[in-house]
Amino acid sequence: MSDLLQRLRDRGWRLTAQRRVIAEVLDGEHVHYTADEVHARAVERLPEISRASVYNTLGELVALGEVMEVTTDGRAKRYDPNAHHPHQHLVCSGCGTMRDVRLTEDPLRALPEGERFGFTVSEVAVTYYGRCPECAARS
Amino acid sequence: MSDLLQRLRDRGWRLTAQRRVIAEVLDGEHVHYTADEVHARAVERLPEISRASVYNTLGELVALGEVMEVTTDGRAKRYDPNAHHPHQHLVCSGCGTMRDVRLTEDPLRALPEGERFGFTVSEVAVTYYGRCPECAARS
DNA sequence: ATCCTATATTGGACTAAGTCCAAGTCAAGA
DNA sequence: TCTTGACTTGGACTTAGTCCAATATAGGAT
Repeated sequence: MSDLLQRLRDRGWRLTAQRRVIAEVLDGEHVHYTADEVHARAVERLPEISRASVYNTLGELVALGEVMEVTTDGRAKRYDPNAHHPHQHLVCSGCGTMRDVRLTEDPLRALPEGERFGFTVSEVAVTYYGRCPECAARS
Repeated sequence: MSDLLQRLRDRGWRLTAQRRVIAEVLDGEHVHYTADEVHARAVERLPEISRASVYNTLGELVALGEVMEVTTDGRAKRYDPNAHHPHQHLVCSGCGTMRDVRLTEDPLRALPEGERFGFTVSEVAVTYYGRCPECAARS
């Protein structure tokens, strides 16, 4: 985590209180927050931090490849700090909660040569949808 | 196309001018329009049609499984009328071309019980990324 | 053919997510 | 400690979409 801050400083980032707090919020989470959720958690540590700064900083982290931006269903984007390890996502269609999952098979194998149309396929994103225990209980 | 209208009538749909025009717009072209694009084209044939009706009708068509809702990078949703059988997408990371592909395995099987975290998983979206022949040749 | 009513449509107000900007603040190099 | 350009801020603005009460109408009943 301070690895992250170090990498950013090495790239010429000015290290402000706001940026440090946002990096702390993102650190080590296996559930992915929306920008507003990041803001809500950042406010607990730095009450005057603005939404604009959260958007700015998240955008910069994405541009630097430190954080992955994930969009589902036209809901709010979510920010995945685990950008350096390939993984898939599980999303609750009730509340939008998102978490990382690992698969037993390489999904690239499910796309046969005859369905590749000459593409050189290099990546695959898999997103599972369902209801989380809380939303399943509520309905 | 009149197949579509017939299927809808069989399911108890009341066939209004608005719904007919929206179905015609979706049937016409092979691109995937946003709701606003559908509305713009519908207005050419039925000037007084409202945005609300377009949203309502598209939502109903999606719920009935006649149209597939596709989200791209957090922008407006797009509506894919060619959703007769569930399919996946292959996207060129160079030019953005998107085409439909079919898989040999059910990707739901690749998610083990221990990675479901109590969710009742019902659906999965798979998107492959690569370079199409044209972009591969160009780079 | 006309009536009836559940269903569909409408405009406009409202919400959610995010962008943009001018003015003020501050990290860190000199 | 000074300076300055990068950073932050609140608020106005935009885009995409939802919600609602009032109104209109498709299509079965008579």
